[in-house]
Amino acid sequence: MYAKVIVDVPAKQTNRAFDYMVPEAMKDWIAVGSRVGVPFGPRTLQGFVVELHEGTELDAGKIKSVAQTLDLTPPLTPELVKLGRWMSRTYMCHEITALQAMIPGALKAKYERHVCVREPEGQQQNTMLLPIQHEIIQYVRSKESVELESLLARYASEGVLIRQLIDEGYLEEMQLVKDRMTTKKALTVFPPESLEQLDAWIDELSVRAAKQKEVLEHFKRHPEPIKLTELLSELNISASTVKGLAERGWLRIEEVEVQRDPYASRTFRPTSPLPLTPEQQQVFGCIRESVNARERHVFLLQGVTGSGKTEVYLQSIQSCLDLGREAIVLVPEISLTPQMVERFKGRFGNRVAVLHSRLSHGERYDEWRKIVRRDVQVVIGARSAIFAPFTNLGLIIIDEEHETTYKQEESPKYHARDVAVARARYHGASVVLGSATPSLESMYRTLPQAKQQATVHRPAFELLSMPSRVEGRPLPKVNIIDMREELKNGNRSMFSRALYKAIEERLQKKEQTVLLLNRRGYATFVMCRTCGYVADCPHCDISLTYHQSSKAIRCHYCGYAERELSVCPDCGSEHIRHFGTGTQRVEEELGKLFPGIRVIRMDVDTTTEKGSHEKWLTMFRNRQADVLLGTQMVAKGLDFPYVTLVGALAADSVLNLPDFRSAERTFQLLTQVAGRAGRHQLPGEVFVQTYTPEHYSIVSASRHDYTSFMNKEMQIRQLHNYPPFHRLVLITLSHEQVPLLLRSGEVLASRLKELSRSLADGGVEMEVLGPVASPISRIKDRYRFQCMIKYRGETEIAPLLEQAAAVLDDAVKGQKLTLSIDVDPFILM
DNA sequence: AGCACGCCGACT
DNA sequence: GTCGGCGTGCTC
Repeated sequence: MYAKVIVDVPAKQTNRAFDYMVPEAMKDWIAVGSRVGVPFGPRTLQGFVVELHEGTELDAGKIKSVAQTLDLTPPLTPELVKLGRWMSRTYMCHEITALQAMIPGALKAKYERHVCVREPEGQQQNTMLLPIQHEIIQYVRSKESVELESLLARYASEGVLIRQLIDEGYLEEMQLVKDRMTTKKALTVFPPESLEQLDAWIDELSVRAAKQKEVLEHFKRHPEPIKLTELLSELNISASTVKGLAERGWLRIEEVEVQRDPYASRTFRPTSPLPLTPEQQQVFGCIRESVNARERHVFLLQGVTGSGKTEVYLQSIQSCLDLGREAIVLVPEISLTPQMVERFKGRFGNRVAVLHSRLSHGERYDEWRKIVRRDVQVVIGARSAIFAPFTNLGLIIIDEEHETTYKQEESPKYHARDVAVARARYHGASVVLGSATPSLESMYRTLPQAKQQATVHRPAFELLSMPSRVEGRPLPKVNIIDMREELKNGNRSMFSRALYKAIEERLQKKEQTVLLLNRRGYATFVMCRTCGYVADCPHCDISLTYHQSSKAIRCHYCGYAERELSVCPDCGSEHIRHFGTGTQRVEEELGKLFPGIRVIRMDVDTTTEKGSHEKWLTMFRNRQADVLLGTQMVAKGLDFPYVTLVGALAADSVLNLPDFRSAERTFQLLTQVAGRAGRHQLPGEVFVQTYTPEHYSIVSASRHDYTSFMNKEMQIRQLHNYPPFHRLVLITLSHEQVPLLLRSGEVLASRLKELSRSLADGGVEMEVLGPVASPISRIKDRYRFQCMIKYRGETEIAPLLEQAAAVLDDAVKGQKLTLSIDVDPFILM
């Protein structure tokens, strides 16, 4: 048997399968999706089996054998292997990169070099060796095999001599592929088969063996296996006590794989399905029918904030599980809060695995193992949970589908929404995209014009809507405050008079306030107020950001760091300070305006620590603070009963970003944050402070009017050939030298333009823009230029990109140019 | 990505 | 005449 293997070398030339012979003994352990160690050139690499065949076209002399199998069960399914191929074509990435993205980081290969002693045929050459070399050989022989690293560490100064031993054949070098992380094992104590014997043994023990008796008594009360450490602490005994019993053969101590269950210590109150409103019922009915009939619908569920989308998700998942099928739920990382997890755990108990980035490598791996071992049928997680290795998917839900976090910014630059649709197609599963403010891309696909252009790869979406809040609660009233008027009236503070009064009122009534300060970006930069000096990264065209925890300023592109500045390096002034989120300033001002006010500030400075996010939100929920002040992160999915006031302090800060999606983002952010108010018994009120009160994104958000916003925004996008009417591909070139980059950029663009002209003859509309310097024109000492391709949305993208890629390879060949392709980019830098 | 093979300048 | 520069090409 022969295996086609994709090896762990993300390079153009190795971006294809290599054939290996499968040794007879491994046949039963290798399947499509298996991870294997294979010899590749001079070394051993990790790879994935993507095909199995009886024969091969390759010369027998050329073929090598698989060296290792790395898992008992393949980490990937044949479907995921196929998906990897699809991703590599769709997003122009190496196939190995796509496959690696599907498994937890714990399984990333670790390459270890081992040495063992090779017994020489004759002893005569040994006389040539130094005493230390004999010692080394003895050491290795005593250990059978030693990791090269540790050997080199042990004999730190004899590196050359060790090398010589290997070169002359005294020691043999082997390469092994290992997991970065293995399953966690714990010593576990097992009671005897028959518990009746316990009494007899207790009598048999000497009176002095009180502790041992206690152990046996414990198993009389709790006859289930228990972790040794737990037993020890529970009975306050030492390990030797238990070992003594094990030596008599009365108890067994074994290593057992334990799950690092991050939620093990918590109990979840089971919840039962809530009665649905007619609106919810209708939507639920559609989804259930589709799952039942394997109709592969993609539903776009537009439900206003507080319309009860989550309950619809829960019941849809339940009916999917009832059919014996599995479900994936994606939520933005930031809203994967304990409350959210609680809701799913409460409903589905231990049938749910939770995957998010706050888990340690090991915890994440164990959650993922639950899926592989079929212990769970539901996965809730952030973007990468879309790759959960289920084999019988019935339903994929993407909550807050408009969120940009679903787009991965590193290679593979996939969008979880597209991957969801591709996986659902394979499984005959349904997809539900939920949002109060659907992305224009998704909404477009529900429109009649897009439906006509739909293909199997880009199906039309079906719109479901839930326009009212549960229990008929009204949406909060939104007041737009024109900050230009405030200024004219001499109010130079960051609080308008109306907002000031509203906060004052909330303090009196003991209700809570959420304040949003969505400053441009989220970084704090460092500037001298005397001369205007800004601390920049010496390697990147970007300002350094201040990190309160480490008292350092660093570049978040290359990691360059220097100590916090106390004087300006340019002019020597001491008036140097950290600008940026400005939340600190708002906090200070709140303290001045409302003495005694309790403020929780959530921004990069206060939430970097693990679990801090959770801590602040719990405090706020327990009404230990009057105001929750933060950046975007306070806008998402939070649900607090006593919040009756929401203020957006600088509504247009996102609007002014040079990005065609800035109006959409502004609308979404304002709508989301407004939705935080008055979700329970108390009615809510929202204040939006802005310098552009007439802008349609702000006006529409204030009226909770998605439709008029969308209509206006669609017009603008169509006018400028932007998504969703056209699709974009961003190509970024980088090189250390500008002149060469400029020349290559020109060549690239002209070749692309040629291509677009030839495609135009075939009726494909494609426009090439650039080359221009990237907005961030240098990263890690490499300059960056970019080209943008715009093409009609209905054009099938993969073959077109393949042609473009061929052109690019040609144009770029031989130079140390790096080329990055981003399909459907979100960040245009 | 590594690593070997291979073809042209400054040294014994 | 050789040592070594890193350009080109291969890895089943």
